[in-house]
Amino acid sequence: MVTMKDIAAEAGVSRGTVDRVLNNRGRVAPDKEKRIREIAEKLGYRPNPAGKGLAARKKQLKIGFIYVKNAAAPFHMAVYRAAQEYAVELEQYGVEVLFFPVTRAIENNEEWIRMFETLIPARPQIDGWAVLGLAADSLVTWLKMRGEGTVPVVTYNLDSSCEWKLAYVGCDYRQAGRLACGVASLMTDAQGKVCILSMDPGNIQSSAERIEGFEDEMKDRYPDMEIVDKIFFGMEGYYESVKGDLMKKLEEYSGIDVIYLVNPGDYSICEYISRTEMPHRVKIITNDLITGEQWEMVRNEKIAVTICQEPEKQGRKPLEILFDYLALGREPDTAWYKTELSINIAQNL
Amino acid sequence: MVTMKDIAAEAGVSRGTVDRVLNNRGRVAPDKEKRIREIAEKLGYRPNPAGKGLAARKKQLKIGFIYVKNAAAPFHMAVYRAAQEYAVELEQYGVEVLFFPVTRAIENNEEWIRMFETLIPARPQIDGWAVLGLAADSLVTWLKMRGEGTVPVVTYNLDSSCEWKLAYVGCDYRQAGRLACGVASLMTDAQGKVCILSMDPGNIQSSAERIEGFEDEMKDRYPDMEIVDKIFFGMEGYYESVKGDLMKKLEEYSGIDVIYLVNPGDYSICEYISRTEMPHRVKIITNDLITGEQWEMVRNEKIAVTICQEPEKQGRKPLEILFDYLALGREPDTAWYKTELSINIAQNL
DNA sequence: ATGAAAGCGCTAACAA
DNA sequence: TTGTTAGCGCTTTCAT
Repeated sequence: MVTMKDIAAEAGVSRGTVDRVLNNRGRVAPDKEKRIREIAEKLGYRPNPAGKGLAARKKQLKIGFIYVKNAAAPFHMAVYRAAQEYAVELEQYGVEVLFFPVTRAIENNEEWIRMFETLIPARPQIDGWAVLGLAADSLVTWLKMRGEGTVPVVTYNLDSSCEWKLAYVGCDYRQAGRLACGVASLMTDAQGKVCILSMDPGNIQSSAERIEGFEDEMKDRYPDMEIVDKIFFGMEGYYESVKGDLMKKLEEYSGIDVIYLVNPGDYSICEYISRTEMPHRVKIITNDLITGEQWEMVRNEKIAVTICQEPEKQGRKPLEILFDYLALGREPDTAWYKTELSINIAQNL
Repeated sequence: MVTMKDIAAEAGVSRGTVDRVLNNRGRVAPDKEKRIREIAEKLGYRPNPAGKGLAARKKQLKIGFIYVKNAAAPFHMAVYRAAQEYAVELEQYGVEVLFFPVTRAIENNEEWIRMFETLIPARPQIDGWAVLGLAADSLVTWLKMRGEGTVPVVTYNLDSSCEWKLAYVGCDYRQAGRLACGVASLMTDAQGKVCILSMDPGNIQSSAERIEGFEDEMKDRYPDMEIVDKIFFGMEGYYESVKGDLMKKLEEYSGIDVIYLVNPGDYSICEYISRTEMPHRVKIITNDLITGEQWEMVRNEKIAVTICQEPEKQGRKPLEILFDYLALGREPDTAWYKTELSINIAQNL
C-alpha cells in the first residue's frame, strides 16, 4: 500500500507538500505539483481512511439533522431512529450529530425561517446539514441570512434543487408508482380494474408522482387494465366523516380488483375494505411499512402488498455522505442516492 | 468522546495497562483490571475505529477468499466482483485479500483437500478465511492438517457447522421457497396450480430447501393451491435431450398457472415455455438474477418474477466481518447475517 | 513555497 | 505486572 510518505520520498519533498498537492490546498510550485501528482498516479496512491479519520478528530465536526418528529408520521420516526443509531457510530470518530425536530406541518418559506430561528442556536457552528428536501431551500436561505459561510447540504426523502446541495437520498416516486402498477398487473393477469385512493387533497408531490407513474406504466404496458376512479379524501380531520361515503363509492364499483392506497394516513381503512362483501376479494396495495397495525395486516393478507423505500437508509446515508465529505474529503459518488423499492408481502416482511 | 487516555488518567495507570485490560491481553492485577473496567463503563468508552484501523496496519493482515469461478455459475461471479471491489477498500487499510478460485464441481472431502493442496501455498500465512459453506468443513480439516493455529472462518452462500466458524452470510432458502409460494398465491388468487421444475438430480440442498419451504407455506396458508408435479431433469449434459419430453409433460398439465423454476441452469427453457400455446399464460417464477438473458426475460415479462438473495452482500460481508474481527477486534453481531429476499419484476430490476 | 514537528487513538515491543 | 516509547497515515501549525 502506498502512503504519502512513499510519494514524498520518491519526489524528494516533504509530506507536507504532498498533502498540500493532493488536497488542493495551494501554495505549491507548479512543477513540483505536477510531479507529485504523476507519482501519486503512477504508484496508485489511495488515502488511508483510518489516517484521515483520526486526523479529522481535531476538526470537532458537527452535523445537523433536521427531521419530522410526529407520531402520526411514523415513517419519519424510522428515519430518525436509523440516523440516531449511526450518530452513535460517528461519535466514535469524534463527530457530533445535532438533531433538530420539526413537530408540525409547515406551510411556507417564512414559516420555516421562523421555525429555524427558534430551533437552531447560533452556536455551535454546524459544518454540514442533512435535511428534508421539503425544507432545504428555506434552510439555505436562512443560513445565508445568518451570514455564515457555505456548508454542504444533503437532502432526503424529497429532492430539492437548493444551493449548496451535495446529494439527495430518496426514492424515485414515479418509479414507485410504476412498480405498484406492475404488481397490480401481476395480480390480475394484466387486466385488472384499479381504484386509486389517497388521503391528501391531491396536491402532495410524492403522491402525485406515484399516481403519475402508475398511470404511465399502465399506458406503456398494460392496455387492458383500467383505472376506475381516483379518490382524494382530504386531510386528517375529515377522515371519519368521509369513511361512510367512501365505502359506498367502493361498493358502486363492484368490479374493482385492486385498490392502490397511496397515502392512507390511517390504515384502519384496510380493515373496513377487507370486511366488506364484494363479488371477489379486492386486493390492496399500499406504500411503505409504517405502523404495527399495517404490518399485521400485511402478515394476514388484508393488505396484499406494500412497496417500501428504505427509511433506514434515508436516515443513515445523508450522515454517511456528510462524514465522508467533511472528515475524509471524499466527494459523493453520485448526486442521487436512490433508495431501493421493494415489494413486500406476508412472506418477506 | 472518551479515549483510553481519559480512562488511564482517571484510573491513575498507563495507557498500556488500559489497553491490556480492554483487549483481554492478561497480565494485569485483578483489582486494577476491575477498576479500569468500571471506569470504562462509567465513562461510556467506545474504541475509535480509526485508531484501531491505523494501528492494525502493522499486523499485515491477510484474508483468504475461496470462490467459484465458472461462467456457467454467474451468481458466483457477482459474489466475486463484489468481494474484489471491497478488497480494494481493504487494501487502503493495509489488508490484503487473496483470492482462490475453484473451477470445477467437487464431490467430496478428499477431493477438496487435494484441491486446497494445489491451490493454496504455504506462505503467506492467512489470518482469516471466507469460504463457501459447501467447502468449509474440508477447509478446516485441511488447515488443521497443516498444523497452523486456529483462524476465524466465515462461510457464505450455504451454512456449515464447521469448527472455527465466526459467522455465516447467506439467505434462508426455506424462506425463499415460502416467498415464492406467497408470490404464486398473489398471482392466482390463492388457488393456482403449480409445477415445480429443477435442473438438478433432486439432491442439491438449496433446491431441496426451497421446495420444502414452498410446500410448507402452501400447507400453512393456501389450502386451495396445488402442486401438480415436481420434475427434476438432471445435470447439464442431459438438458438438450430432455427439453422435448419436458415440454410434452407441461402440455399434459394444461391447467397449470405457475411454474416455479428452482434451479434452471439454462434460462432458454423460459423462452420455450413462453412460446408454447396454452389455454392461459403460464407465469414463471425463478430465483436469483444471473444472466443478461434472464434479466431481459424479466423485463419483457416472459419471466413474471424472480426472487433474489443479494449476491453482492455475500461477497462483501464476509470480508467486512473478518476485517472487523481481525483489525478492529469486533465480534460479529450475529452468527447468521441473513441476506434479504427480494421480489423482482419488470419494474424494479 | 517548503519543511519540520506534534498529535489524533490505539497497539506492540521493550524496559523496568 | 506495569510503564514508556515509537509508530501506523494524515493534517495542521509554526518556522523558515
